Order: sequence, then C-alpha cells, then structure tokens
Amino acid sequence: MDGKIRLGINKNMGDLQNNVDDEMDLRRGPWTVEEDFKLSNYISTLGEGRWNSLARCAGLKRTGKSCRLRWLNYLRPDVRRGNITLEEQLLILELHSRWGNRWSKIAQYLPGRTDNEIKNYWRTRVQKHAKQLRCDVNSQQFKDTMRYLWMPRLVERIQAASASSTTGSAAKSCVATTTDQLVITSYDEGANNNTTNIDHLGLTSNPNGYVSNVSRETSSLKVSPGSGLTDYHMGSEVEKVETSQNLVGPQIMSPSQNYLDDKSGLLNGVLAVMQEESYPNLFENMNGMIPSYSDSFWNIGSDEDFWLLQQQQQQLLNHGSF
DNA sequence: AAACCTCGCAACCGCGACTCT
DNA sequence: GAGAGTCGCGGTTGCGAGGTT
Repeated sequence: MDGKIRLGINKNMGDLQNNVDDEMDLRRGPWTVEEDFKLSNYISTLGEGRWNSLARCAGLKRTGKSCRLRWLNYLRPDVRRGNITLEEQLLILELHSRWGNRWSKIAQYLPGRTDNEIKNYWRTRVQKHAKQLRCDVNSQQFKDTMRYLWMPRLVERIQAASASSTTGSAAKSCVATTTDQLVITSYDEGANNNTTNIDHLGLTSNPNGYVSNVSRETSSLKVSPGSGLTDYHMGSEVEKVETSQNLVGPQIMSPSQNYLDDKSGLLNGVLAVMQEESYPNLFENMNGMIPSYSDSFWNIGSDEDFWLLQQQQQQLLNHGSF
C-alpha cells in the first residue's frame, strides 16, 4: 500500500440520486458521511446482526448486505488500516499456500485485517508478481518461487528490521506497528499419540512436534530447535482431528488471547513450518542460492530485479530436488 | 497541461449454507 | 419437509488518485 487512505465516501451529494435504485428505492455505491453516522450509531446502541431489518430500522436505504459489508470492512472500530507489514505478508503467503483463497479464514489470523483487504492485497501484489514472472499464480512454479524465494527474503527483511530496531537504528519502520496484534502458531505438547494436532496454520504435526532437533541454517538465519511453535499459543482455535481411531472435539481458544508479543516467535514459527512441514530440504536447497543482500525483494520493479528473480527461479527449477 | 495508464481499494454480485416459520 | 429470509464467502467491477507520456 502506498499510504493513501480514501474514505470511500461520495463527496458529491448531487450524485446521490444517481445511485438510488428506482425500483427498490435502495442506494448503491459509495457511502456518505451521513449514512456512516447512522449505521455506526445504530450498531453502537443496538448491536449488529439481522442486517436487513437493521438497515430498515436505521433509516438506511441500503440492503442489509451493504450495511454488513460497510460495517465489517470499514466502520468497525477494530479495523486496522495502512500498510500490510512484512510479518503480515509472510503470514498471508504461508496461510494462502495452505488454504488457497480462503480469505475469511486467513483473515482470522490477522487481527484487524478484513478478508477483503487480504484478498485485495493478494490480487494487487502477489498476482502482479506472478504476472511479471510470467507464470500462473496457481502453478507449482509460482508456489515454489514464493516458498523458496519470497518468503525467505521476507524473513530476512523482518529480521534485518528487527535487528536494527533493537540497536536503535532508524530502520524500525515496518515491523513496529503491529507486533502486538499478530498471532503465532501453537503446538500442543500434551498431545497423545493417537491424535494429530492441527494448529491455526492448519498444519499437521507428529507427536514429536514440528521442530526437529537439528538446527538448520540459511542465509544469515538460524532456527533454534523448539523455538517458535512450541513457545507461543495463538488466538482462535486449536483443533484436534481424528487420525486412526479417536475423534476429539475442537478446543476453542479466545482470539484475544496470547497474541504474539515477540517477533522472533512468529518468525521462528513460520520458519519451522517452512522447514519441517512441506519441504524438509528447503534450507539445504537454498544454501548459497539466495543472495544475502537485504534489498527490497518484495518490491520488485526494475528489469534487473526481474532478471535476478527469473535466474533464481531457474536455479530452483534446475535444482531437481523438489 | 492534457490525455492516458496503472494501481489500490471500496463496494457490489452471485451463490451456497444456514435459520426460521 | 418446503419455502422464504438471512448471512457469509469468494469473485469481480468501478472509480479516484497518482504517475507517465
């Protein structure tokens, strides 16, 4: 995002009539300040839900759907706006790689972010890069590029920013704003052997957990055994699903509980997942392949950037081990 | 300066699932 | 059980702002 924030409000009241559905006498299009005020006021006193009747009772010539959307995506007090942070980007990439376009599900793990915002982010940024790389966003090639190139690079950048923030440098920037709102994966160490745990990333784990006893290294990055996933609990839920014989009901944790208070936890969690879950050879494969410069990898723009990325992509394809 | 292009995002639409009567 | 009403999700569109030619 470039920081520009628009209210989505129709400033030209003269256009109002043009947006009225003659037949139903329902308004469409951008919301006015007055409409926002009415909706917010109504919900603050009487609560949300029953959107169609709410729209009528609040005196809004809108569909219930429209009211719901406006409230959830814009007026709700806990809606966060502004740049998607690096941590959030990382989470989105990770979660999308597992769940696909399940935007609302992904949004559950990014407090304050709406499914619409995440969806927009994906379409405007991620799909753009896929297009630039001339591959389909759903192709294995693009998924590999994301997992082996973009995500590690994001991790590098987060760590770089984190390191410089702890040394008091000016580059605290993008990670500082939302740390307290991010969630981190959990791993139930009390799992019995008949149960496969699924954390909020939807990852399956064996009874020994995600994190091996071997510390692997990638470009300037070490993941300590047992860190991250085992150290934190996340908001939302931890489900247990049936494996062979028994079925255990879902364990619900409050979404407000146990938000990440340490950036390294999130990083290590996602990293451990990246290492252990799908692509155990990832970090060996990547050794020496990813340049360690901390440029703005995500903000690919120049021809040189494309060339570099395509070279790296080709290396991945030629590597042959995945 | 004006026309055109690109980007980001709010809002709408269709549809399936769910709830109520 | 059937039909109507409602909700929520994912896909798509339209528009304003800023950049480029």
